[in-house]
Amino acid sequence: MSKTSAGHVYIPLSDLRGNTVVDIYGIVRFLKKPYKTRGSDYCLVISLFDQSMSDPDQKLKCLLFAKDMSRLPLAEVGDIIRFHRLSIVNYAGELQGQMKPGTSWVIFSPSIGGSPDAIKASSINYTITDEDKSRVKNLREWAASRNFHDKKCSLKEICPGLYFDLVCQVVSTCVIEDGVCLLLRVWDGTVPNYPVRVIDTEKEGCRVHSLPGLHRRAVGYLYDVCIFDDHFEAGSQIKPGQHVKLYNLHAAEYRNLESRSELSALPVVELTLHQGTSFGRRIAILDEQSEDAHKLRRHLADISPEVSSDTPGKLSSTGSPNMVSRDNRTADAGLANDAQPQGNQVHVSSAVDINQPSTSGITAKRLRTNDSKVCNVKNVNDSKNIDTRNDSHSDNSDSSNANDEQVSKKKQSDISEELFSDSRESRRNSDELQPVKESIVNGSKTEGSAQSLDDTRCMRQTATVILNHPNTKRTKIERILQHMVPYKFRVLARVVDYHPKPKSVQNFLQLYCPDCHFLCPLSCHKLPDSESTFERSLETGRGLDLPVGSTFGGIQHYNCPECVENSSQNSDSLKTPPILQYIYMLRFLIDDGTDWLLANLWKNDAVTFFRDISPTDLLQSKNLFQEVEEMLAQVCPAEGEKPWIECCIMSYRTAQGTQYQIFDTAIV
DNA sequence: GATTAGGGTTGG
Repeated sequence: MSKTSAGHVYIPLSDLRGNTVVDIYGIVRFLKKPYKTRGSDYCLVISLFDQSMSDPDQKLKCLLFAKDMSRLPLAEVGDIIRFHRLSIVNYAGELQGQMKPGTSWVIFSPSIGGSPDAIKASSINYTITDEDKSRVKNLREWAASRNFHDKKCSLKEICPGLYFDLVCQVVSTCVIEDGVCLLLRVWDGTVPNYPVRVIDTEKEGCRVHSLPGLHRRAVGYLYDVCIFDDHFEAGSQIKPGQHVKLYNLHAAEYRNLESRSELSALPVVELTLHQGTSFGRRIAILDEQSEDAHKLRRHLADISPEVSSDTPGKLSSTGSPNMVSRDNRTADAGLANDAQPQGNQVHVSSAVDINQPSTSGITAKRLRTNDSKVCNVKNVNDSKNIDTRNDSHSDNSDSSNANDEQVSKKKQSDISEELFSDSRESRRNSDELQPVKESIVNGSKTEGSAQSLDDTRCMRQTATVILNHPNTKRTKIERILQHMVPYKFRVLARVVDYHPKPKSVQNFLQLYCPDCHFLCPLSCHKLPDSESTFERSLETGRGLDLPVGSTFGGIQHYNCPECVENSSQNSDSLKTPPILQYIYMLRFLIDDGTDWLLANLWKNDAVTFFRDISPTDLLQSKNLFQEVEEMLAQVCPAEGEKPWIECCIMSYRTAQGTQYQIFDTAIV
């Protein structure tokens, strides 16, 4: 029954602050069933979200204690819950909701058109105003309109490190280790961008169960999934031919083989359903009438029509319009029990050759794809040290093409000053950036037949080329900024500015410790913030204020002062401290007319970029330093129109937020 | 009255 407003002000969950007591509404995203603590209470852990949370991973965790379980809000995922007088505290860097004496709660069902009344409440006396009803209605409709928990991904979309849900058909099964590891050989009718580890099922003791007819249909699309531990039992129930959904499958980067012998080689992924059930990890056998099963069946029938089991599949004919490059080095070879069609044409198209070694019974495959989605990366932690914000700012004189770009000097100067501040918000909100964007858009419009950045048919001369990834479509920066992280993209853009300018080798190169990631400019004479560790290490310094390790090739090398200090503290002084590496470390402001981003370029990626001229080359040859200088001027001339560049960009997260890094790109 | 516990991937 509606009552008058009780005067509560409900705070959006993203506006909450620590050490406050608030009234809130939220939708239950997660709930750990209540359990008896070792203290006197029951504990319920619950996570809430609402419309104010744009990031799908955002939530308010609530830790709720009560002497009596019935006093806890025993909701279900999806339910709407209202708290009055919930305490918000900081815990481990996050906000946490806690019940205190006086806290009350009310639970509503999530069903649209359902009763506006509560289904549970902490007290018999509660008030639901018209405003509350309207709020519940809005939340119900909002939640129904968005599929929050869907992490569904097809195989063509996977990238190393991704956790995703896979809807697929099981073609074969094989127990690898009883009770521990089960192999499911599956297909979803798509082909990954990455080579996928293949499990050897030819070895003794492997009994593969398969449907030969289905297997023939799926050849070229088959991928191996390993199901471990907790999920072995559920996996064992699966019969070949069944449609399943694997929740929280991990496209783990497979590291035990040297698949990246070249900079441009792609990482191999292995598809693994790890032990445990966190993040909803599980296997579900799909109801054949379910929407997921219907959709999958339709797609599989499109790409590889069902045929009677003794008729070779249509896919054996090459040149089919739907033909995908096939590679039956893959699962086929391993399926001793399956009759293999002979003569299915196998080839790897212009895709990347990953130089796969076949070791430990493992091969990897790489198939063609037309998909624009590329990949993400996992091991880019090194990059956390890319931060040139302490460096001197770029010089306005480098932006003297202001007139050409219809940008005033002042505006260019603002950009330069902000170039190494990562404050995207401040820049995005800056009206002064607009003319720059506009000028670039105009620039592209005046470029002969180039009507659009997406017009890949246009023969556009770029100042850089990318190495590899021929089948990857370009992504606009606007989209990159909105995309999940980490990920990799191919971009066509212009370099608006970069830093540092190669005024001297000293200001251009950095010293980097591969062990502890200590980093300092070559020109530095003091460590930042007068670190005492460094001050003490100066005693042995010569030339630069860093301890000299050795001199070879006519180049001074320095031991890492951080590691020297740490080893002396840990009485580990017998260990030779690592030698600092000379590295490039640059940052580019690139803009493609849709938006801009700051892209880091360093270490091997930078050597590739500068056509294999290494940092130490610059120390030894003035000509090579000049060559690098000229290359940069080519990519971002101080005067005149900036050329287009094409580059690979990977995004990754650091404590400072999302960063971007250039890789597999070289100046022409 | 304080305490309890503080969600949670990455081996294969």
